[in-house]
Amino acid sequence: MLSQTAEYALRTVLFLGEHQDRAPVRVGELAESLDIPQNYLSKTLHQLARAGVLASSRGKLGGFRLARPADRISLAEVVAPFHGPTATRSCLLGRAVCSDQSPCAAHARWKEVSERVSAFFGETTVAELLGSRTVRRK
Amino acid sequence: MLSQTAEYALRTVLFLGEHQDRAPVRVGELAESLDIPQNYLSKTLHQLARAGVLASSRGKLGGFRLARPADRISLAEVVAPFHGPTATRSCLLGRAVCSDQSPCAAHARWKEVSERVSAFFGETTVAELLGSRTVRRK
DNA sequence: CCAAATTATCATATGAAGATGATGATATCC
DNA sequence: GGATATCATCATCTTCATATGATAATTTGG
Repeated sequence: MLSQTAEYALRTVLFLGEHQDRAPVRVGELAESLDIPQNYLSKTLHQLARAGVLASSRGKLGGFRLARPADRISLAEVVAPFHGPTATRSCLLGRAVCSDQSPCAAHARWKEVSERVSAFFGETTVAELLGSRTVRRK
Repeated sequence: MLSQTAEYALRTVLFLGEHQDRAPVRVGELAESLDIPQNYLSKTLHQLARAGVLASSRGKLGGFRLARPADRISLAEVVAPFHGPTATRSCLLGRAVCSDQSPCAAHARWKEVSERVSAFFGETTVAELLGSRTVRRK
């Protein structure tokens, strides 16, 4: 469902959300904690920073942190830079034009499901996913 | 959402469903009608035949046809041979174990959406997709 | 200003999906 | 039984996501 890179991005953002109070977290620590290749993660996080999801700082106390509070970052924002054309191709049969006016054979039935998926990514925030874990420490 | 190959498979099966009454359809005709590389489609259809979705015959009047009536072929069956591990990885964050007992941060919310998608492929039949087109010729 | 630690970036490797071209195997028709 | 048309299969090629390794740029602390 998600590309490997998008999954890395999501896991990293959730980790950073859990440590929002701390100083910036180094890529090395993220890579080790989350078991992700360090240099690859470095590039991925750079993309997230350019997308405005993360903020990066260099030098001795440098690292990455969320650019905004976790309740203002949607999963769609985190995943978007690593989907490319996937988000665009909404037609299950790959037709260039597929709309209510000019539907493919699967359009009506697929649209309902497809919109559910989009709504999940678009409306769920990072904070909401952390919530279920935060509740645990009562 | 679907791999290119799975999309080819689905489009071909729908085409064959529209021509169920005819003699077997040649790969060449399928490839041209659906604008799919012929040799590649050939391999893909061979896989569908081994999976029991299509029946193939060789020689002068050979070609491919549905192995069963269209209302007894689910979309999941058509797509399954070309997903490999995709179907297995139900955890959004890629965890090996992710269940109600041992959930990842996204489990509860994602499960609902994920099951919708599975239900769509598992319960929708080829005949149902053809139906909306068949209705048109009243 | 220098050294150390960190992100940023470049160059390249690897593996799998997608695609192409050629050849082998089999069924039909005359 | 031979010619022909078709599926089946083999051998590559290309492209892209993923990954690795090395180097440049920047910030902090002494």
